[in-house]
Amino acid sequence: MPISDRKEREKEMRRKDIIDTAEKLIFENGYENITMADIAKGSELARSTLYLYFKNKKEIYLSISIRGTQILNKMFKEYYNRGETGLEKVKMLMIAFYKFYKEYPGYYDVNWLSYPVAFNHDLPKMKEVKRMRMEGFSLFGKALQEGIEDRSIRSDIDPVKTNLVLALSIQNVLNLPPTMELHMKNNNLTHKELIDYTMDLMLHSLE
Amino acid sequence: MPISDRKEREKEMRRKDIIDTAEKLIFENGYENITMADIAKGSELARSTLYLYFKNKKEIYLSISIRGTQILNKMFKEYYNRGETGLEKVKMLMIAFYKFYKEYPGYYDVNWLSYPVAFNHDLPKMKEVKRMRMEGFSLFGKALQEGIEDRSIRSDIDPVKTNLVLALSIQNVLNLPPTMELHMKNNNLTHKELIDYTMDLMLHSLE
Amino acid sequence: MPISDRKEREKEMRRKDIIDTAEKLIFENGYENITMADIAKGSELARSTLYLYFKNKKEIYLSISIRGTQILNKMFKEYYNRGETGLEKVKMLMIAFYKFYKEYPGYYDVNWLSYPVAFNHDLPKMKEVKRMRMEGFSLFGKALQEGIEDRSIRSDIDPVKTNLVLALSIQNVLNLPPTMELHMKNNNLTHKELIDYTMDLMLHSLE
Amino acid sequence: MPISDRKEREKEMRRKDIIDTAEKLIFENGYENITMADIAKGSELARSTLYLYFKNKKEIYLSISIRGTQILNKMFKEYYNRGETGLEKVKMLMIAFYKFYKEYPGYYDVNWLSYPVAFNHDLPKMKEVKRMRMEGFSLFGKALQEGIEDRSIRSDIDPVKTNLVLALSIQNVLNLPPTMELHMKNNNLTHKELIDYTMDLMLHSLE
DNA sequence: CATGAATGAGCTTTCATTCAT
DNA sequence: TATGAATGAAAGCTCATTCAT
Repeated sequence: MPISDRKEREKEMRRKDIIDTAEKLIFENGYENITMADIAKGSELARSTLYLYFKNKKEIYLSISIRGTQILNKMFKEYYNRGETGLEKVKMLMIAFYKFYKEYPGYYDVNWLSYPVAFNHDLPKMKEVKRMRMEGFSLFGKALQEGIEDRSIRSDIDPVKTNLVLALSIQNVLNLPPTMELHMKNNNLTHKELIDYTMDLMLHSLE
Repeated sequence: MPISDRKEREKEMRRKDIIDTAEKLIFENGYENITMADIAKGSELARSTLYLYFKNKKEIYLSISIRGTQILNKMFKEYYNRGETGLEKVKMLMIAFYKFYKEYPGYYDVNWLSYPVAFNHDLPKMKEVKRMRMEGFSLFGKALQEGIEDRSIRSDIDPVKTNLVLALSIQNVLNLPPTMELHMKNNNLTHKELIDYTMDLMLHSLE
Repeated sequence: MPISDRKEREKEMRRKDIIDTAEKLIFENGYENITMADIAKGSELARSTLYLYFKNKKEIYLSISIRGTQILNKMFKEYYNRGETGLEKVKMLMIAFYKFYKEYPGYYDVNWLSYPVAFNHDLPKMKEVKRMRMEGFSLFGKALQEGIEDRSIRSDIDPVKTNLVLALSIQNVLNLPPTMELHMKNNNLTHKELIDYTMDLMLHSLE
Repeated sequence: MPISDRKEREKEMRRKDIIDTAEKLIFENGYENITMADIAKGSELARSTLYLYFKNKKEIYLSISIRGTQILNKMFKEYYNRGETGLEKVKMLMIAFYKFYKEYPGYYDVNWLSYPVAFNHDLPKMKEVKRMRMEGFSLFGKALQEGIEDRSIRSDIDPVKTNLVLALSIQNVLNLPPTMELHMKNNNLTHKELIDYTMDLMLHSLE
């Protein structure tokens, strides 16, 4: 193994350290409320050193977003394989999303907010993020297709549209706008109930 | 009419001027990309004068958000009354939302983004915004209730949950995350098609 | 007197304060060895405030240089008028320069070093500095002309060339390069002796 | 020949390479406008490697200055020997200086500016530079002495003072401050004319 | 010896917000 | 009320120099 590989690995590890630190701080305080100085301090580096690894603060943020998306995509794949029929696969994908939301709430928020933060700033990483997310969500479409073929799902649905509607629904029922959250609470409804209800609704409409 | 009233009116007008300016700028460039200096310049006031009318930049933003919500709520009410049966009212509410999205895209975005911008900053206005939005969205619940009573809607649905799911679905299909938008384009699907599909899906599930 | 005048005056005074501080610090420590933070601290202002008054550090430096040049030019004019004949005027100008060097050594150095510091940075102020210095030195030419006319100076000299040679000589004998200084000391010669010698030489060559 | 000698030679060659590169860059862009990174790149070394050969940036600069001084001194010696009488030797020395200025303008500037750059930084090299320059300039004194003895030069001049004045004059007429240059141009005078005039003036005053 | 990585000092700029009048 | 001036926090960047391997 040539030296350059070790160097490369070390560099990668340092990047990882920085993201680790930034992640922790952002999960706790939010992107707007932490500074590059905080990240530098947390990762025991000089402020200027951060700029050797990342173009700017937004790029650090996007790196966290990429991580989250990678985790989510991995869970999608894993759960996808757990389902036998197409319909089951759809259900599993929903469950995977829910698990991601519960187990990695920080990443969930970052994914959600990365658009306002990093959008319109032509960072190459933004493209990467979009591509990865699409890759993950397209599993819904694949499952629908399989479901139609194995007859676990109605054949008269449009897989493309349904893919979008499914993904949207689950994404949005997880990430409730505060108004909705308030409405929910006012009616003594738990978030879990609402999520289950939505999943059921979706699944029923496919059978 | 006491002087203080005139003063109050004048103050209100000045506030309006400022919001008008900020609105224009924000619709064109986005909240993050305009500065208090821009707003000041546009409204021909000094930067510091803005603070006589608004606590801070976020409050200006929220004021725009309130405007948008008022417009939306007005449209909701109007369309609500156009429907005869409960089901029709639900449909009309959806259409109202769509019209708002088409006719006031600026307000739509502001409403959508006001949470990340102004959340967690205990501005009294934030509460006001939440209350107003809930008021608007609760019309869905009212329509559902009526629909159950007049038998245009299945009686076995949970009006509270369904209210939430309906509102969420329509809200989110309008405001597609960029990933979804990309997915849509990749599959030669127009936004309008997706919106119609979602509306149909929702309405069918109620009959 | 309109308000804007008072404002203008106050602004000018603040500029003056900053230059005062910077001047003191630079005279004591040299341009390279002081920071904008030092100047800010010394003038009891925030670092960012300095940039409201000056484009950058170099511009502050040039402002000091302008001051020095103004003082020098004033002394030139004053001493010029003390001489009766053209020859005396030339002598007085030399003495003025020497006095400036003795009484304002800080300014003398700044004037001298302002070229390497601020040159090639197209600050409008640099042009101003050059113009002012030329104005001052051209008094030598005027005195020579007068001297030729009143016969205190040989008529066969070229006033333009001589102007330059005179100004150069006096300027450079004051601001000895370290090598020369060393040479001087090695030969038990004082700076004053060398200066007087040069002045005499110049004056004799004019008679 | 021991190994350490070869090592030493190689090290010396590497030093030479670095100075070559730095010289080229500095002649083109000026000391302030080039970076250690530029020099490193030009000499195909790492930035940090430069510090194995030179204490710091100033030392590189001084090394160039030494080179220039060596060339100048060599020219001084050569031209000194071309003159028969003392007066001729003085003239030749002036011509040597002028030739140096014309043929090695880069070195000329470096010599001139090396004081503000490297002064007050107790680099041993600075001493060396001073010593070498004094050595060169003292030839003027030697020539004057000879001239007095061979009667080509007036016997009533002070050789020490005159040495200084001569060296200063010629040095400064070559390296005109920008103000003087401007003054010259405004009066349609060429630099060459001014130089010749100064040389004549000096030589006449010695006869 | 050579290097890549890191450092730290400092300049510059932006901007929301506050202060003094 | 209105304002110009000032502030302070932070990002971003440059660069000479040092460190660890």
